[in-house]
Amino acid sequence: MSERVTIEDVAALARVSIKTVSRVINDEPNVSAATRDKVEKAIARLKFRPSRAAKSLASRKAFTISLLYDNPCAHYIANVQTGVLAECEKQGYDLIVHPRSSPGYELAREVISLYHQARFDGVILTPPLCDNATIVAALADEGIPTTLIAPGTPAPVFSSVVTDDELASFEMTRHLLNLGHRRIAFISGHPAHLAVQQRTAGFVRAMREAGVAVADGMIATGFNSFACGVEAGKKLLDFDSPPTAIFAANDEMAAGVLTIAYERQLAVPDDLSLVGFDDIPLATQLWPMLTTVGQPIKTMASRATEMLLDIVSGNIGDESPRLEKIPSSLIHRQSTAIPRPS
Amino acid sequence: MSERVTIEDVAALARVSIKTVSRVINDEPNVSAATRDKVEKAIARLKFRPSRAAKSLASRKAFTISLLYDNPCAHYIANVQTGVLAECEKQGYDLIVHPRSSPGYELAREVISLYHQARFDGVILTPPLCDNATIVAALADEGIPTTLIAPGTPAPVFSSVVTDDELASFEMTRHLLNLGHRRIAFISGHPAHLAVQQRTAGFVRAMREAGVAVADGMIATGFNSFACGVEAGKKLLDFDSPPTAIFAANDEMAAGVLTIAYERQLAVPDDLSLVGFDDIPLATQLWPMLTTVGQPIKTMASRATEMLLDIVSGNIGDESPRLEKIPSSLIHRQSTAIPRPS
DNA sequence: TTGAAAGCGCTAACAT
DNA sequence: ATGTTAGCGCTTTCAA
Repeated sequence: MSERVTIEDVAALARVSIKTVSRVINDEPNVSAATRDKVEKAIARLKFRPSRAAKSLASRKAFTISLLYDNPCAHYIANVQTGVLAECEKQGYDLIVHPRSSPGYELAREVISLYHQARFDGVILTPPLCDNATIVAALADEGIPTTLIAPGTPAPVFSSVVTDDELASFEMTRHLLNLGHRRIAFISGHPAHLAVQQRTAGFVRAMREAGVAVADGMIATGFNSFACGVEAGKKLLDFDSPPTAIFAANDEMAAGVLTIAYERQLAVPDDLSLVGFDDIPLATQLWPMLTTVGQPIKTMASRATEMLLDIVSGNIGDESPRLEKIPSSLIHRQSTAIPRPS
Repeated sequence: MSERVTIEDVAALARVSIKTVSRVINDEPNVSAATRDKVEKAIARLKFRPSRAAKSLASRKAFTISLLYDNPCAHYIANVQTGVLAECEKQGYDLIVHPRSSPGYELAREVISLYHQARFDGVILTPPLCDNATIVAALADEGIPTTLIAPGTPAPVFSSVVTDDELASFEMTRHLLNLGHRRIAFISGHPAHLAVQQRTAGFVRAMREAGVAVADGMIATGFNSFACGVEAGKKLLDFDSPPTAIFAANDEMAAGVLTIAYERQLAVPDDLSLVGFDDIPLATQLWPMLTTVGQPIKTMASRATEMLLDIVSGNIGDESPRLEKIPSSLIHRQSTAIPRPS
């Protein structure tokens, strides 16, 4: 509506040069307190807002980063996005989002093209894209600043943020043991999904370290889906001496088990303790609500963003890629209890 | 890495002026076919990409829109975002997202500030923000181009895209009637949520028009949560002649009913048909998967974006705000069947 | 149909 | 501590 207020208007009102105004708005040193004050007053009076386009053009930086994703899991992306935005906001960056709408190769070409249009300064890659060799290689070739969230196998070219699924699984199993459970069953996840495999490892280690034998058949194989949980639940609860606790490698499978418990008139948690992994929304949409492992997705996303902004803003020398591990946490809800006295 | 290729490099190679190159990249008229061809070849050879920042600065447009949201429902936002992005991509616009991180008043101030920094050209407002009078009024006052997705009560100042919940509910009820059900129960949603109220109206109208009386107690009151579905399910199924079909005003409540059906050893859909509304991810994470009403969220978002881009790109005269209705659709899955012969 | 010149509103590099 | 001068890479305006 009104004419745009520019840095010159501010300079004129404050009776200084535009360079001084520039120093003030960018928090640069070498401005006396008195001058800074004068300029700030002028800015406030005129409601001056520096133009992002002009700043970008002059400084050859977009002050924007891109979030690349191709994940069917809405809440996962939503959490990542929230974490990324939190850090962007802190540092005055914008975020543009790029869901993969085309096959891998095309995505890489498009992203590179946008980068060269100076639309963004760096990229955050989420699973499963961060494990896509084509895309990672393309980004590396072009020298595009990039960080990875939760890659299955951290690409050594870029910094990554990951969780320790083995440890979380270990701790959850310990929790079940501490409650007094001994016959604990585990439903493993999809063999192709690396992180999910580590969950089985954590379970096995906790049992071994506690000196509790895993009875025959007490490790069922699932493939992550609700239906697999149903199947595994049936098998497990049909044993002559069924488990008193079931640990599913993800929440969807745990939900499947819960269905079977209802069908068999088994009360959860009194007759059967049940835990999952991931803390998806479903975990609180069930009754009882699931005790599960919460992934620190937002924190991971914020940290990955921080690392990326360190690179693009030149805060950091050309250090070698880092690998940061963020701990997961147990979320205690209503699906676990001490076993019934037998 | 390499030096930036500019419009001047292209002009030099093609032996034309930069203005001619500008005409070509913007599809402007008054360029001979031969010249256009020469320029296009040069662009391809140099892999020239016009700088967004320079274009923005010179044309005083950001070629970016903002999506404002404050919705706890991740899949809802994810769908909206996908729909908005699809249209943005078509028209070469970028999207920056602004979740509400501060109370209403502050959000409005921040957004206005960003607008005046020329960070975006217009705003898309989603529920519940599009029903927030403070924000809507602030945007209108500043003359910021805006469109609304699914407002409860369309603000007359801006164009909106909505669905017809009453009609969808009517059709779902007809579907149940067509299957042969007569004792159909309805679990209503939160009284404060306007759209959800219309779902009850649609149910009532369909029953009346079919000449089927709604038996006493067959409309239960819920408040949208899973737990309410559990409660209502118990009450409904405890009647001497229980319903053969239950229509819950949202999927979460339907899931609650399903739990009770399991507990009572009632087979869904053979003993009881069950339907929900919304088609949230939970609807397919249950067994049987829920027949429900799918909201055309992506379509609505794309349409709202199209309307916004018409305004910001000046394709459209200062027409008065429009209100567009997009139909919902029934999604047939496994939770409905003909009633058992009695 | 084409082009020349003058900005857009900032920052960078160098004075002073 | 502060100012001056050039651009950044486009679009706009006007002229040819």
